[in-house]
Amino acid sequence: METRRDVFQAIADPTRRAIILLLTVSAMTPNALAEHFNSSRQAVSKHLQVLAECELVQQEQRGREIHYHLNAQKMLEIEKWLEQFRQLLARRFGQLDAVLQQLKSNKK
Amino acid sequence: METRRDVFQAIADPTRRAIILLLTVSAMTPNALAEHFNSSRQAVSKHLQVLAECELVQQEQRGREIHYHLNAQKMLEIEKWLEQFRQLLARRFGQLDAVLQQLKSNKK
DNA sequence: TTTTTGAGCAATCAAATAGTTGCATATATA
DNA sequence: TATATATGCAACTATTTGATTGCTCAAAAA
Repeated sequence: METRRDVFQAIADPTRRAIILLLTVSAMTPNALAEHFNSSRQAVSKHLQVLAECELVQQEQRGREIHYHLNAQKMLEIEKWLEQFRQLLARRFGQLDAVLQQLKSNKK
Repeated sequence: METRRDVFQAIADPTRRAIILLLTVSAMTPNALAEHFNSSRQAVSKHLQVLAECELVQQEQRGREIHYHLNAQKMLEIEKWLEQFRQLLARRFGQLDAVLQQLKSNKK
């Protein structure tokens, strides 16, 4: 309905990052999660909704409880972006290396 | 002045992520950067301000131009968080491994 | 069956965000 | 010196966000 959700936007909020870490340890219900924060259950539920929209978490209904699981795979998207950055950085230093090499041989 | 800036909040915006990648290749002026986007120079300048506030970029005045450099070091903060997550994940699987080991030895 | 509990959904609100336009200023260039 | 250019800064606006409150519904417990 709203704007397309994005992993980077999802981890922008500190509460959501904390939720991610908690869910990394074990699946939890919204109520159980809310106990760890100052915010209300509804607020936590909204964060979970954001995390679910970008598929960082998955729901598993168990009776009246809903257990939220982390989808660790999705975290790879962040790694992928960092990797792209790292490669560009390496190439930049590679070019610098080439330039320094050039200077060195000219000196001779 | 405003809310304390955060690296995660800074990379939440796609335009800012693109700026980071461009600056990874080489330092650029706001005008040069703006040419790569649909948004105005002022919009880009605002993004640069956000990036500067959390020290992801640094300014270098050169006459009337200001060259923006990436502070690659700051990107490590993101890596650090991912690493924390990775460790928790490894521990979780570590526990799972222990449980599976347990089951195995009981079977014998 | 009646009551309690776990959750989602909708409406509302204040604060933050991304973007625009207009203006001021300092440095180049003609 | 007069003009053009590169930026930053301020005011304003529309949209998004995070959070609250009140409600409904289904499952579990008394």
